[in-house]
Amino acid sequence: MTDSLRVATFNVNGIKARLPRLIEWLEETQPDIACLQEIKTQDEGFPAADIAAAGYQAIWHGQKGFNGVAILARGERPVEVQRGLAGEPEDEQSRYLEADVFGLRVACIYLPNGNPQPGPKFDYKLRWMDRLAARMATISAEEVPALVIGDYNVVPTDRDIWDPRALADDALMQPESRNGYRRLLNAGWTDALAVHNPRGGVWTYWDYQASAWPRDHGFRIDHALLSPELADRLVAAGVDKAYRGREKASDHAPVWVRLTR
DNA sequence: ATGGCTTTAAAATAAAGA
Repeated sequence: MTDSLRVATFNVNGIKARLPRLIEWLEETQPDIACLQEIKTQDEGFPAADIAAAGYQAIWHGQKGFNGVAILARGERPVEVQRGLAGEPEDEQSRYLEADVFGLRVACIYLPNGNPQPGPKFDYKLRWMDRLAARMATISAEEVPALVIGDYNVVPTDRDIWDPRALADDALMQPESRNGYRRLLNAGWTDALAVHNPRGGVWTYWDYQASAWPRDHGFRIDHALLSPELADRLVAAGVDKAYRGREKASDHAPVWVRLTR
């Protein structure tokens, strides 16, 4: 038991293909809580035994082939609060999982990509952001120490990408996407990584294509948002960038925050 | 670049990603 908590998010891009990378990241960085996205497996395919062997208990919300989220905790089982977001009963995509663990409310999110835009996928993204905002307002009203952490699929500002022109037409950069993100900040949530890097220039994703990683052509789309009750406990935030350069890496690097207990 | 990789699903291509 240390005097601080490390909470991290990692879009693994397929938990089966990424299992060795995931396990070594857990063992090397020892987050107290780890939220995963794009596990890309049905519930029965989740490698719970391997994760338990690394010291973590988990809950997960899987789906065949794509999407899928999980919450892992070191030596403690997350207590599930909610899976999925209200407001669209026909939505069967596994993108939201919420739990109580280590005295925190933790929501693990995989916000829709939204490409191509305009189009139905972009419309779904914007509706999903509305539904997320509604849930976050409810959590805020509970006045609990909370964080909503994961892959938001939004580049918040032009300082959060190596070249804004490169993705100008992308769903991640559109004013509607950015407005949806800014609305969460305006409601009182704190972007932990931005607080510790006010000038930007910090990336969490590098495309597999076009030598994006060796050229450091990245952008920031994985975020940790802290409720007012938790923001004062923020000690540090960062990116485990080196993991992007390992063999068979995900195209995302993990993002972490350190909080006082 | 309506796709330069990569993963999944599933048996050859196709969808999805960002």
